Amino acid sequence: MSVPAKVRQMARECVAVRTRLLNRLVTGVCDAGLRPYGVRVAQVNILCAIANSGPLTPTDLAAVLVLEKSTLSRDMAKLLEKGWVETQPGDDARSHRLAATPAGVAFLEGIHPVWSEAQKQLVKRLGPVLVAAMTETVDEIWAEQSPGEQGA
Amino acid sequence: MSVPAKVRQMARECVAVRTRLLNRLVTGVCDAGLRPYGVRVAQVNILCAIANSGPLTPTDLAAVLVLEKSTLSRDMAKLLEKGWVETQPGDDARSHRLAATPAGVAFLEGIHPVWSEAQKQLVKRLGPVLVAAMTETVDEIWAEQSPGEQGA
DNA sequence: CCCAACTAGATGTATATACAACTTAATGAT
DNA sequence: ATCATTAAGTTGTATATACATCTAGTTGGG
Repeated sequence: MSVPAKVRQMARECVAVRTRLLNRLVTGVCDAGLRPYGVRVAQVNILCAIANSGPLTPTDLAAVLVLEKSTLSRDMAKLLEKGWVETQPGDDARSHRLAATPAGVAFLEGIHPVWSEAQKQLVKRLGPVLVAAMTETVDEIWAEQSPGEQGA
Repeated sequence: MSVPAKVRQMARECVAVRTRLLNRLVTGVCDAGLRPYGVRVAQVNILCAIANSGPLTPTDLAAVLVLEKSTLSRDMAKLLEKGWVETQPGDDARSHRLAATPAGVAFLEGIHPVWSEAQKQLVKRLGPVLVAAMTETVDEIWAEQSPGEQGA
């Protein structure tokens, strides 16, 4: 009560604080499940996107994931090092394409049970309404980018 | 089509990739609006939580925001340095309480127009259904923690 | 043909985040 | 009272993230 009404409103209604809190919660649940595999959900998401949408350029992948190309550049270094992704020559000497290797695909298949368990926990924790709404909104974002080029 | 069904499912249904994508989107929109003020949404969220729920201990604040205490420890250093938060002695010699200073509250009031504009953009971008679902889910999380102790 | 403008990726720097380990203080069992 | 255990914060280390800048390659105007 001691704070101004505007500040109270910022606390009560802020979309960002909620989105960011949920992000920490979800990332934490996934990373905990993945810990035995020595990988985090950020990398798994990227690998999964490449496996399903690749081969594609880093720029296109960054657009799909709404990620900075510079961020992706460093994440890719780790996936390349692990042998889960390989680069192919691009149309252009500046560019290249990213593709999941058989080892990368096998890794994803291997963690499917862990992924599945995490999904279950998350739907329970977040509620099906929220999960459905997120799916719809993100699908719209992907549809806007270029119809038919779904990502992760 | 060339990837196994399990890997396709992981791409199509994953809650984490969506949550994390939305987090990047929302954080980016807010940080862009806050750039002239030399602060990011992470710090604003913390300050706002302290202004509304404080004085409270770092441990309690971390619980409200679903944040690691170690993360908070470093974020607090910046808020203390800016003079937006002050520490008060705690019940215990190990602990202390965080409270927003008048300057901190004034800063929050000052950015209200920018916050408000960002909210408008975000509701438009995410859709009212998703925003409502996030609000409901996070309110439930806060209610579970300790009835009456709402946070950010 | 040549150079300006642009594009793709990589690198410099800073913040946000978390886990593990550490320090200091409190508590409890005997 | 003493010491093991627990609790609160901080610090070490690593990843994720973004903006600004840099390098290299491409392209278009003249």
